[in-house]
Amino acid sequence: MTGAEVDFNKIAQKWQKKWADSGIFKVQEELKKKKFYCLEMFPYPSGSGLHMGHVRNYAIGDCYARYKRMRGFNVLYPMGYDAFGLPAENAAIKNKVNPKKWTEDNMALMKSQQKLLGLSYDWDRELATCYPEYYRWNQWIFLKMLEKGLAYKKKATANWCPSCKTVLANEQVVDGGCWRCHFLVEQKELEQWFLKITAYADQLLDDLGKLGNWPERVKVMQRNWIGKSEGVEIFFPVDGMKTAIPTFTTRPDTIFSVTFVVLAPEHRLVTELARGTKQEKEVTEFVKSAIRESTIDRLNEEKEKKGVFTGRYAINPASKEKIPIWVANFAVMEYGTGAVMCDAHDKRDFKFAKKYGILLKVVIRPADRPNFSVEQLSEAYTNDGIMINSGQFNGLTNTEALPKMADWLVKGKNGKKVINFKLRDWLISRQRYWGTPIPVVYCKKCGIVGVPEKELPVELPPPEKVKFTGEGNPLDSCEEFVNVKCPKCKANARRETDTMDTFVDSSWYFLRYCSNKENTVPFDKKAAEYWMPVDQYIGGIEHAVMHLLYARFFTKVLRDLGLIDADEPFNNLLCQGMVLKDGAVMSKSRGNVIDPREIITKYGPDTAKIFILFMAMPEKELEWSDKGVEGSFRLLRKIHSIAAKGLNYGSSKELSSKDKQVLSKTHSTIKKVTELVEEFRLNAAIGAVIELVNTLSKYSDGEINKEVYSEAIRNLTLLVSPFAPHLAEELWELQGNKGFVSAHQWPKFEEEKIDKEAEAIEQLVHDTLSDFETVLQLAKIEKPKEVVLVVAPKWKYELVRILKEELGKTRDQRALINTCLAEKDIKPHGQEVAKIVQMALKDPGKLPAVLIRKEKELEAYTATKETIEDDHNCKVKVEESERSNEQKAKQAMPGKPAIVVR
RNA sequence: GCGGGGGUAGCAAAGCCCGGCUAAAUGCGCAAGACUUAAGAUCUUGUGGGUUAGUCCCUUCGGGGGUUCAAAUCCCCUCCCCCGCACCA
Repeated sequence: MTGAEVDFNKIAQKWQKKWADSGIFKVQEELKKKKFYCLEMFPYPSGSGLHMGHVRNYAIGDCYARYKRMRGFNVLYPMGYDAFGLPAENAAIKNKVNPKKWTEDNMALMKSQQKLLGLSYDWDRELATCYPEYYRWNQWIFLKMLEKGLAYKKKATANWCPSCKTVLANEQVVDGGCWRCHFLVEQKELEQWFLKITAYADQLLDDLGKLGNWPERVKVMQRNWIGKSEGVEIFFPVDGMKTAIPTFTTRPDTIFSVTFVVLAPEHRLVTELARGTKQEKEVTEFVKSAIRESTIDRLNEEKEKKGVFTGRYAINPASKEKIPIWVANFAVMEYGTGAVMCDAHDKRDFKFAKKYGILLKVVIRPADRPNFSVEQLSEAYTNDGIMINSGQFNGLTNTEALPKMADWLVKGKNGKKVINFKLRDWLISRQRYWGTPIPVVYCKKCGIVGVPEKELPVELPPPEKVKFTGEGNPLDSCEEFVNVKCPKCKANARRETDTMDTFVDSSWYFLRYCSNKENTVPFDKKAAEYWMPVDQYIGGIEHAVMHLLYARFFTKVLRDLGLIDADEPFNNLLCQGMVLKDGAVMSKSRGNVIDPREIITKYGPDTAKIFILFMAMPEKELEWSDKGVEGSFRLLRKIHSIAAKGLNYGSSKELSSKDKQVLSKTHSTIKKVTELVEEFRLNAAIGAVIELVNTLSKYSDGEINKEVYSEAIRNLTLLVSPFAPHLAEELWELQGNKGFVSAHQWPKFEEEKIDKEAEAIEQLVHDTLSDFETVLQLAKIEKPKEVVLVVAPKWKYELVRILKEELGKTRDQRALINTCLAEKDIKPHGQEVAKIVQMALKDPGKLPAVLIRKEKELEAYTATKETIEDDHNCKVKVEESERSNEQKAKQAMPGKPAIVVR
């Protein structure tokens, strides 16, 4: 490279300062302007600062926010910190540091790195969830929910992580382990606070359909998590007892097949049923071991299905048969009623029955097998079919029978229709210090009393006053926090010492950004109405269920409280892919971590962003490549050199075809990049920019038209701006522009300057039309034996077809043309053909004969002997002799394509 | 098992929705050339196979079949990979 090296970091610093000083990324609600809310999932300020995943997240968000800004949107693009959480507290215990200080240091570190990247955030809207200004509104919302009965306390078996020493929500148990530390989760009977997310189960499910552009898999995951299934609860009276066992089924059509009932080991009826039977001891033993194993075995792939007979029988309400009641480990208490009706049309039931020699009975047969019985089966028949052995329902298909049988069961008071969800209420109590205190007080007289609104926030006591022993709930150790007066009766009372799950913090932070200084309500309604919903949310797939489901839930609750209008918080969601190195996720233990700081220091922030955006589609995994980073760096240097060269370069004169081509490329690139960015195909967008850069690079080596070149680089600068904003600003300034390119309007492509190629094709088609007419005339006069088109083989076929239609009215001629077709093995190709056909259909009298686009190809075709040149300069040859070989025909002749008529 | 997403040149990655400008963007790698004392950097060209002075031909988008004048692109079957959920009754 000639000239001095460009110092990209210096450029970056210069513009970051200018941006900050001018405040161009600050926004206010402007009703006249169309808003765009671009949001990235806010980070947890961990000790190690930003990792590549963050950088990718922000690179995507920043690029899109900048693009939208240039498109004239009023863009809200904020950043904040999810600052409560365990690592701070663990660090506090381990290193005797103040969790607040620890968190603040990390936030400062993170922020400095974000600043280094030159992200276009409105930093005035920054927030951190660990400050009372923020978490008091967690408490406020909690109290509202308490009032509405959406927050409640109950004793329940909860997931307990022995490592984190706290309970976990169901969503936070991943593969039987804690979502943070992967420690095996235990079950503990505890009194805990819950949020009634189940009250919104239906809405959360239905409204998935209302969402804009969300990845399908995220919607599916949520759908599965909510797990709605409609079915019937069928009651099985216990023989000889006054009780009945309710079972849940989605397949009431199999009721006549039910030959046994299975209870979960935890089912409350188990002991009662077994009492006094011969099997009592065996049952007790089994239940004990099953419960002990259940937690551990949850991880086992193929757990053996085990069970014991309780010694009791139930009555099948349909067949009135006496059927045995079993206890088995495959029935889970958490789902349905904890009791399962079992039959021959379920794989698992079938296997279990075979193992223990329980009678089976089929009620559905395949349509083509009239003599169907259990004896023929080695595994369950689970397909649809025709009902048998089912009384009045025999002969129907099972799909027809299902609703009828459900109604019949309900009518006979043997069952009721129910809708079952897998979704459980959200357990938010955490036995930890570094979180939002749950704002309630326990009074001996008044019971659970919410802290009055005016006393909010319930502030965390400073850590010096709390003992971090690693055992028990830390806040319990702080007497002055715990001992309070009852807000109602003023008697001595105790404060709740559990804190809230940090997912509460992140369930509404996007609303707080709308008015982060507000101190009378969680957020200003007007502001929220203006900005919400988030137009584009960007973050990792790991939050597919937890955060994204909770945030949706909160939004609906806040809506019902009349605080906002939006039903859904995030209209469009993009889940960016992971950043990999050597095929694996970057992690300290693998030792394959690349620190973003290294890259930024070495190449500058623009290179880091361009690389990360260019290497893969945003939602796909990105394999880190040092060479690729070099490539991105080279690109920026190249852009700098060609754009810097453009100043007062070249001369003004009439446009040559080369100039026109460059102009066309410029505008088609604007068009392409715009479309690609709109669709988030940022990698392809950069590819298109590179194409233009390559074109301009070549162009700049030759004769240059000043206007064309400056128009090109001006647009290039604008196009590059969302991807490499610092460089773009620098170039913009070099080109003598006032103001920021970041604030400039996105370029508009000028259609008339594009598609010169296509225009040329149009012209050719036009010209050829008349040529072909001549050929047709000629062909009629000469009555040729064969018509041979010497054209690019790509297009022969279609032309032959047209000729066939026009000339081949008689059998002979058609035969001739067919021969030609077969022998030449013609393969038509190209959109032009389509155009020709369309024209031919529109105006059959004007059939174009030949279409050749490339000049080279035009030269290739020649007529040999008596060349007839018509008015339109079309070479047409009439040949009596043997078919000339193609070589002959291909002798040099510049000009129009030739048509040989024999 | 259920559900979701994939399989494109040495590698990565576009193209597929909306079939034809596609032997397939772009980057990396590789090769040749220019510049240089040299290296690096930079630039140019090439990079499925075979051929020509210019060119043209053949074969390719996991495998098989179909639709069409025309398929990486649409339809059907099949193989393989990844990811979620999973004793869900």
